[in-house]
Amino acid sequence: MFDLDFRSRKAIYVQLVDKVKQLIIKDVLKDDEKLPSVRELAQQLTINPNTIQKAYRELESQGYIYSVKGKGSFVHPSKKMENVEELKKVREQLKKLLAEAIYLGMTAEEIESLINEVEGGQQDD
Amino acid sequence: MFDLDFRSRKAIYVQLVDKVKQLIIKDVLKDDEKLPSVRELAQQLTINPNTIQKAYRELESQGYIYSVKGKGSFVHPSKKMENVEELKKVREQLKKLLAEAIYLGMTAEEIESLINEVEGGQQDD
DNA sequence: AATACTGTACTATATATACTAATACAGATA
DNA sequence: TATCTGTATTAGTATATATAGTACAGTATT
Repeated sequence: MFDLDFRSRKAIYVQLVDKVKQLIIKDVLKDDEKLPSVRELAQQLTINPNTIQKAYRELESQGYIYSVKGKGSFVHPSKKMENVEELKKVREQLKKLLAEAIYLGMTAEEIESLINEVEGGQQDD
Repeated sequence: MFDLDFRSRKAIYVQLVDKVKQLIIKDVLKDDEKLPSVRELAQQLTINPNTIQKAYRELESQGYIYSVKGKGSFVHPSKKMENVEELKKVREQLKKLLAEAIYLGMTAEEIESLINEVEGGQQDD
Protein backbone atom coordinates (compact mmCIF):
# COMPACT_ATOMS: atom_id res chain seq x y z
CA MET A 1 0.00 0.00 0.00
CA PHE A 2 2.77 2.42 0.86
CA ASP A 3 5.78 1.79 -1.31
CA LEU A 4 8.89 3.57 -0.18
CA ASP A 5 12.20 4.33 -1.82
CA PHE A 6 14.96 3.36 0.57
CA ARG A 7 17.64 4.64 -1.75
CA SER A 8 16.10 8.09 -1.73
CA ARG A 9 17.85 10.83 0.20
CA LYS A 10 14.39 11.78 1.47
CA ALA A 11 13.80 10.61 5.04
CA ILE A 12 11.57 7.54 5.25
CA TYR A 13 9.13 9.13 7.66
CA VAL A 14 8.81 12.11 5.31
CA GLN A 15 8.05 9.82 2.39
CA LEU A 16 5.44 8.10 4.50
CA VAL A 17 3.85 11.39 5.53
CA ASP A 18 3.65 12.43 1.88
CA LYS A 19 2.18 9.11 0.76
CA VAL A 20 -0.53 9.09 3.41
CA LYS A 21 -1.38 12.72 2.70
CA GLN A 22 -1.72 11.98 -0.99
CA LEU A 23 -3.98 9.02 -0.31
CA ILE A 24 -6.16 11.08 2.00
CA ILE A 25 -6.30 13.99 -0.45
CA LYS A 26 -7.22 11.69 -3.29
CA ASP A 27 -9.89 10.15 -1.10
CA VAL A 28 -8.40 6.68 -1.41
CA LEU A 29 -8.37 6.66 2.36
CA LYS A 30 -11.86 7.63 3.47
CA ASP A 31 -12.93 9.67 6.48
CA ASP A 32 -12.42 7.80 9.75
CA GLU A 33 -10.87 4.86 7.95
CA LYS A 34 -8.41 2.96 10.13
CA LEU A 35 -4.78 3.12 9.15
CA PRO A 36 -2.49 0.13 9.66
CA SER A 37 -1.21 -0.02 13.23
CA VAL A 38 2.26 1.22 13.96
CA ARG A 39 3.61 -2.30 14.49
CA GLU A 40 1.75 -3.86 11.59
CA LEU A 41 2.95 -1.27 9.10
CA ALA A 42 6.47 -1.46 10.50
CA GLN A 43 6.49 -5.19 9.83
CA GLN A 44 5.00 -4.75 6.37
CA LEU A 45 7.59 -2.18 5.36
CA THR A 46 10.40 -3.82 7.32
CA ILE A 47 11.23 -0.63 9.11
CA ASN A 48 11.21 0.36 12.74
CA PRO A 49 7.91 1.07 14.52
CA ASN A 50 9.38 4.31 15.86
CA THR A 51 9.74 5.59 12.33
CA ILE A 52 6.08 4.90 11.63
CA GLN A 53 5.11 6.57 14.85
CA LYS A 54 7.11 9.63 13.91
CA ALA A 55 5.25 9.83 10.61
CA TYR A 56 1.87 9.38 12.30
CA ARG A 57 2.71 12.02 14.89
CA GLU A 58 3.56 14.44 12.10
CA LEU A 59 0.35 13.61 10.23
CA GLU A 60 -1.62 14.16 13.41
CA SER A 61 -0.01 17.53 14.07
CA GLN A 62 -0.88 18.56 10.51
CA GLY A 63 -4.46 17.52 11.12
CA TYR A 64 -4.63 14.68 8.60
CA ILE A 65 -5.18 11.85 11.05
CA TYR A 66 -6.11 11.32 14.68
CA SER A 67 -4.91 8.58 17.00
CA VAL A 68 -6.65 6.90 19.90
CA LYS A 69 -4.63 4.92 22.40
CA GLY A 70 -5.66 1.30 22.35
CA LYS A 71 -7.73 1.65 19.20
CA GLY A 72 -5.60 2.91 16.36
CA SER A 73 -5.00 5.82 13.97
CA PHE A 74 -7.73 7.09 11.69
CA VAL A 75 -8.23 9.51 8.83
CA HIS A 76 -9.37 12.87 10.12
CA PRO A 77 -12.57 13.94 8.35
CA SER A 78 -11.66 17.00 6.33
CA LYS A 79 -13.44 20.08 7.50
CA LYS A 80 -12.33 22.61 4.91
CA MET A 81 -10.62 25.75 6.18
CA GLU A 82 -10.28 24.24 9.62
CA ASN A 83 -6.56 23.72 9.68
CA VAL A 84 -5.68 27.41 9.36
CA GLU A 85 -2.05 27.07 10.34
CA GLU A 86 -1.38 24.39 7.74
CA LEU A 87 -3.29 26.31 5.10
CA LYS A 88 -1.16 29.36 5.74
CA LYS A 89 2.02 27.35 5.24
CA VAL A 90 0.72 25.77 2.06
CA ARG A 91 -0.30 29.15 0.65
CA GLU A 92 3.21 30.50 1.20
CA GLN A 93 4.80 27.45 -0.38
CA LEU A 94 2.41 27.70 -3.27
CA LYS A 95 3.27 31.32 -3.88
CA LYS A 96 6.97 30.54 -4.10
CA LEU A 97 6.47 27.51 -6.28
CA LEU A 98 4.14 29.38 -8.64
CA ALA A 99 6.74 32.11 -9.04
CA GLU A 100 9.35 29.50 -9.82
CA ALA A 101 7.11 27.67 -12.28
CA ILE A 102 6.33 30.88 -14.13
CA TYR A 103 9.98 31.85 -14.16
CA LEU A 104 10.85 28.51 -15.72
CA GLY A 105 8.29 29.09 -18.45
CA MET A 106 4.96 27.67 -17.34
CA THR A 107 2.02 29.76 -18.46
CA ALA A 108 -0.99 30.71 -16.36
CA GLU A 109 -3.08 28.56 -18.68
CA GLU A 110 -0.95 25.51 -18.04
CA ILE A 111 -1.22 26.02 -14.31
CA GLU A 112 -4.96 26.48 -14.49
CA SER A 113 -5.32 23.24 -16.38
CA LEU A 114 -3.29 21.60 -13.63
CA ILE A 115 -5.77 22.98 -11.11
CA ASN A 116 -8.68 21.54 -13.05
CA GLU A 117 -6.93 18.20 -13.29
CA VAL A 118 -6.38 18.12 -9.56
CA GLU A 119 -9.80 19.45 -8.60
CA GLY A 120 -11.43 16.36 -10.05
CA GLY A 121 -9.51 14.29 -7.52
CA GLN A 122 -8.52 10.63 -7.85
CA GLN A 123 -5.76 11.29 -10.38
CA ASP A 124 -2.49 9.47 -9.79
CA ASP A 125 1.13 10.58 -9.83
CA MET B 1 21.54 40.99 1.26
CA PHE B 2 20.97 37.37 2.17
CA ASP B 3 19.66 37.12 5.69
CA LEU B 4 19.68 33.62 7.11
CA ASP B 5 18.05 31.98 10.09
CA PHE B 6 20.68 30.03 11.96
CA ARG B 7 18.15 28.67 14.42
CA SER B 8 16.13 27.15 11.61
CA ARG B 9 16.21 23.38 11.15
CA LYS B 10 16.55 24.10 7.42
CA ALA B 11 20.14 23.66 6.24
CA ILE B 12 21.95 26.93 5.69
CA TYR B 13 22.95 26.10 2.14
CA VAL B 14 19.31 25.27 1.34
CA GLN B 15 18.18 28.59 2.74
CA LEU B 16 20.80 30.30 0.62
CA VAL B 17 19.72 28.45 -2.52
CA ASP B 18 16.11 29.50 -1.89
CA LYS B 19 17.03 33.13 -1.25
CA VAL B 20 19.10 33.47 -4.39
CA LYS B 21 16.42 31.76 -6.47
CA GLN B 22 13.80 34.13 -5.13
CA LEU B 23 15.96 37.16 -5.92
CA ILE B 24 16.59 35.91 -9.44
CA ILE B 25 12.93 35.10 -10.00
CA LYS B 26 11.86 38.51 -8.75
CA ASP B 27 14.46 40.09 -11.03
CA VAL B 28 16.23 41.75 -8.13
CA LEU B 29 19.34 40.05 -9.40
CA LYS B 30 19.59 40.85 -13.11
CA ASP B 31 20.84 38.68 -15.96
CA ASP B 32 24.63 38.17 -15.84
CA GLU B 33 24.88 40.14 -12.62
CA LYS B 34 27.84 39.07 -10.54
CA LEU B 35 27.09 37.37 -7.25
CA PRO B 36 29.33 37.91 -4.24
CA SER B 37 32.39 35.69 -4.37
CA VAL B 38 32.39 32.54 -2.28
CA ARG B 39 34.89 33.94 0.20
CA GLU B 40 33.35 37.41 0.35
CA LEU B 41 29.87 36.12 1.07
CA ALA B 42 31.25 33.64 3.60
CA GLN B 43 32.84 36.51 5.48
CA GLN B 44 29.68 38.63 5.26
CA LEU B 45 27.47 35.88 6.61
CA THR B 46 30.14 34.55 8.98
CA ILE B 47 29.82 31.05 7.65
CA ASN B 48 32.25 28.70 5.95
CA PRO B 49 33.17 29.25 2.29
CA ASN B 50 32.46 25.57 1.62
CA THR B 51 28.84 26.10 2.59
CA ILE B 52 28.53 28.94 0.08
CA GLN B 53 30.16 26.83 -2.57
CA LYS B 54 27.71 24.04 -1.94
CA ALA B 55 24.81 26.45 -2.42
CA TYR B 56 26.35 27.90 -5.60
CA ARG B 57 27.00 24.41 -6.98
CA GLU B 58 23.35 23.54 -6.40
CA LEU B 59 22.17 26.77 -8.02
CA GLU B 60 24.40 26.05 -11.00
CA SER B 61 23.05 22.52 -11.39
CA GLN B 62 19.53 23.92 -11.34
CA GLY B 63 20.48 26.39 -14.04
CA TYR B 64 20.03 29.59 -12.07
CA ILE B 65 23.64 30.72 -12.12
CA TYR B 66 26.87 29.95 -13.93
CA SER B 67 30.37 30.09 -12.55
CA VAL B 68 33.65 30.89 -14.26
CA LYS B 69 36.92 29.99 -12.62
CA GLY B 70 38.93 33.07 -11.85
CA LYS B 71 36.04 35.43 -12.58
CA GLY B 72 33.09 34.64 -10.39
CA SER B 73 29.50 33.43 -10.34
CA PHE B 74 26.79 35.13 -12.33
CA VAL B 75 23.04 35.06 -12.81
CA HIS B 76 22.13 32.81 -15.70
CA PRO B 77 19.96 34.70 -18.20
CA SER B 78 16.59 32.98 -18.13
CA LYS B 79 15.74 31.34 -21.38
CA LYS B 80 12.24 30.12 -20.69
CA MET B 81 11.58 26.42 -21.11
CA GLU B 82 15.30 25.74 -21.35
CA ASN B 83 15.75 23.97 -18.05
CA VAL B 84 13.44 21.08 -18.87
CA GLU B 85 14.58 18.84 -16.07
CA GLU B 86 13.97 21.46 -13.42
CA LEU B 87 10.63 22.41 -14.94
CA LYS B 88 9.52 18.82 -14.78
CA LYS B 89 10.34 18.63 -11.09
CA VAL B 90 8.56 21.88 -10.37
CA ARG B 91 5.47 20.77 -12.26
CA GLU B 92 5.26 17.60 -10.15
CA GLN B 93 5.72 19.53 -6.93
CA LEU B 94 3.11 22.01 -8.05
CA LYS B 95 0.60 19.29 -8.76
CA LYS B 96 0.97 17.84 -5.28
CA LEU B 97 0.86 21.21 -3.58
CA LEU B 98 -2.21 22.29 -5.55
CA ALA B 99 -4.01 19.11 -4.51
CA GLU B 100 -3.11 19.80 -0.90
CA ALA B 101 -4.19 23.43 -1.08
CA ILE B 102 -7.54 22.50 -2.55
CA TYR B 103 -7.99 19.78 0.04
CA LEU B 104 -7.37 22.31 2.79
CA GLY B 105 -10.00 24.60 1.35
CA MET B 106 -8.40 26.95 -1.14
CA THR B 107 -10.58 27.67 -4.15
CA ALA B 108 -9.49 27.76 -7.78
CA GLU B 109 -10.24 31.48 -7.74
CA GLU B 110 -7.92 32.09 -4.83
CA ILE B 111 -5.16 30.20 -6.54
CA GLU B 112 -5.67 32.08 -9.77
CA SER B 113 -5.42 35.38 -7.96
CA LEU B 114 -2.16 34.12 -6.49
CA ILE B 115 -0.94 33.42 -9.99
CA ASN B 116 -1.81 36.94 -11.10
CA GLU B 117 -0.08 38.36 -8.08
CA VAL B 118 3.05 36.41 -8.85
CA GLU B 119 2.98 37.00 -12.60
CA GLY B 120 3.50 40.70 -12.08
CA GLY B 121 6.80 39.89 -10.40
CA GLN B 122 8.65 42.03 -7.86
CA GLN B 123 6.28 41.20 -5.03
CA ASP B 124 7.90 40.45 -1.71
CA ASP B 125 7.41 37.66 0.81
C1' DA C 1 56.61 38.20 -13.31
C1' DA C 2 54.27 38.99 -9.10
C1' DT C 3 50.30 39.57 -6.52
C1' DA C 4 45.70 39.07 -5.42
C1' DC C 5 41.62 38.03 -6.65
C1' DT C 6 38.25 34.29 -8.53
C1' DG C 7 36.16 29.03 -8.49
C1' DT C 8 37.05 24.30 -7.26
C1' DA C 9 38.64 20.10 -4.84
C1' DC C 10 40.05 17.39 -1.02
C1' DT C 11 40.58 15.61 3.71
C1' DA C 12 39.44 15.77 8.43
C1' DT C 13 36.47 16.78 12.27
C1' DA C 14 32.33 18.09 15.14
C1' DT C 15 27.57 18.19 15.54
C1' DA C 16 22.70 17.47 14.49
C1' DT C 17 19.35 14.64 12.56
C1' DA C 18 17.41 10.24 11.11
C1' DC C 19 16.88 5.66 11.95
C1' DT C 20 17.16 1.46 14.43
C1' DA C 21 16.62 -1.26 18.64
C1' DA C 22 14.82 -2.71 22.90
C1' DT C 23 11.83 -1.93 26.53
C1' DA C 24 8.04 -0.25 29.09
C1' DC C 25 3.51 1.70 30.15
C1' DA C 26 -1.48 2.77 29.34
C1' DG C 27 -5.94 2.16 27.16
C1' DA C 28 -9.19 -0.94 24.38
C1' DT C 29 -11.18 -5.36 23.33
C1' DA C 30 -12.36 -10.18 23.33
C1' DT D 1 -6.23 -12.64 31.26
C1' DA D 2 -4.35 -12.20 26.82
C1' DT D 3 -3.64 -9.41 23.04
C1' DC D 4 -4.23 -5.85 20.41
C1' DT D 5 -3.70 -0.61 20.09
C1' DG D 6 -0.78 4.17 20.76
C1' DT D 7 2.93 6.38 23.28
C1' DA D 8 7.36 7.31 25.70
C1' DT D 9 12.14 6.67 26.85
C1' DT D 10 16.86 5.50 26.33
C1' DA D 11 20.72 4.03 23.68
C1' DG D 12 23.62 3.15 19.56
C1' DT D 13 24.59 3.90 14.66
C1' DA D 14 24.53 6.10 10.16
C1' DT D 15 24.05 10.04 7.47
C1' DA D 16 23.78 15.02 6.57
C1' DT D 17 25.45 19.40 7.62
C1' DA D 18 28.82 22.72 8.66
C1' DT D 19 33.45 23.99 9.89
C1' DA D 20 38.51 24.15 9.16
C1' DG D 21 42.58 24.00 6.67
C1' DT D 22 45.03 23.39 2.53
C1' DA D 23 45.84 23.24 -2.25
C1' DC D 24 45.38 24.02 -7.23
C1' DA D 25 43.83 26.43 -11.49
C1' DG D 26 42.21 30.36 -14.08
C1' DT D 27 41.79 35.65 -14.37
C1' DA D 28 43.05 40.39 -13.74
C1' DT D 29 46.01 44.09 -12.24
C1' DT D 30 50.16 46.07 -11.33
